[in-house]
Amino acid sequence: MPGLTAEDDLATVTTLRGAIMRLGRRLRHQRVDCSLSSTEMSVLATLVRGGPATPSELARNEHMRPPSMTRILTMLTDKQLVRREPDPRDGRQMVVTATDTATEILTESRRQRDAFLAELAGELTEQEWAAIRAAAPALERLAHL
Amino acid sequence: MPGLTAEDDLATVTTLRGAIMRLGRRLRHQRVDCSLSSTEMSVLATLVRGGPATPSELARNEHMRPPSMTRILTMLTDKQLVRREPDPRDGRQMVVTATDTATEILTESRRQRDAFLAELAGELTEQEWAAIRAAAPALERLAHL
DNA sequence: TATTGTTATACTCTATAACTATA
DNA sequence: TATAGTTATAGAGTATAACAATA
Repeated sequence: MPGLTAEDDLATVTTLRGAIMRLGRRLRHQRVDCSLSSTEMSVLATLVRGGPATPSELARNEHMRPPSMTRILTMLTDKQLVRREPDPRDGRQMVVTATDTATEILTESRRQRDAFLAELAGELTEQEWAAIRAAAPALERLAHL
Repeated sequence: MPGLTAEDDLATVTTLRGAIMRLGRRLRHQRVDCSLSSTEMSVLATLVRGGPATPSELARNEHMRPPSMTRILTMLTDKQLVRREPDPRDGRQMVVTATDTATEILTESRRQRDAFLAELAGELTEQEWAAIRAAAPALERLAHL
């Protein structure tokens, strides 16, 4: 679909952008545990989803500088949410791993956001929800392009 | 639609949340003018969309404390993006208004985000885009519930 | 006395520069 | 010498507490 120039399509794009940004902001504010900063949560999510990683990789992923990531990892280590171990293959590197506690917190966080969204969705009509359900796979693919 | 307990619906909610948060994050990073902070942009957007407002109203809207908003407004005033004038009705209050320059910046910012989203959408199939187009009004309503 | 906005001050998060250890 | 990680220090952004002006 390499066009998207029709008046109608452009209007859809604008509507979609507005809805996504507003919903995204509201979901972001649904914090499960306010003792963790937004970046700390994001780092944990990366580790839980993608498995162990080095501090440099995590810094790149968060668009942060290595020293800032060091500080984040120190705090997460103190809270027993990650482990830092030396890489046996390369003595310069460290390997960061999420603990079971971190996984549980992430799961709970997702659950809470789902509950918030489900409560909103409960206010929609059958037809509206059916349209969203039909579009969900396409939205997921759009997000990962 | 006061149910939303079916297995199928819960899966849709999870998919939808993931897609929205990911797309929201990517759209947020599409910055038009890096000389304005995220909060400054948000305040301008509120003023341009909703018209003049008092500092307290803006602080509540951004989930910020009044002193922090004072600082934001001072910087925006210095940059000639807002005007602060005393409320003729209540001598304690101020009325903050966005300037034409601010409106232009916001318009350009939206245009750029729309272009980014349209480029992504161009990679979808006809069927996928049709599904999203059909769901757009429902998503908009969901975002404003 | 309550409310609006501001000033003064402190804390959190991130960046840059400099240092240590390993490749 | 180049790279990974850390330490030291500085700069944004926001919060709390205290204050001035008006209702």
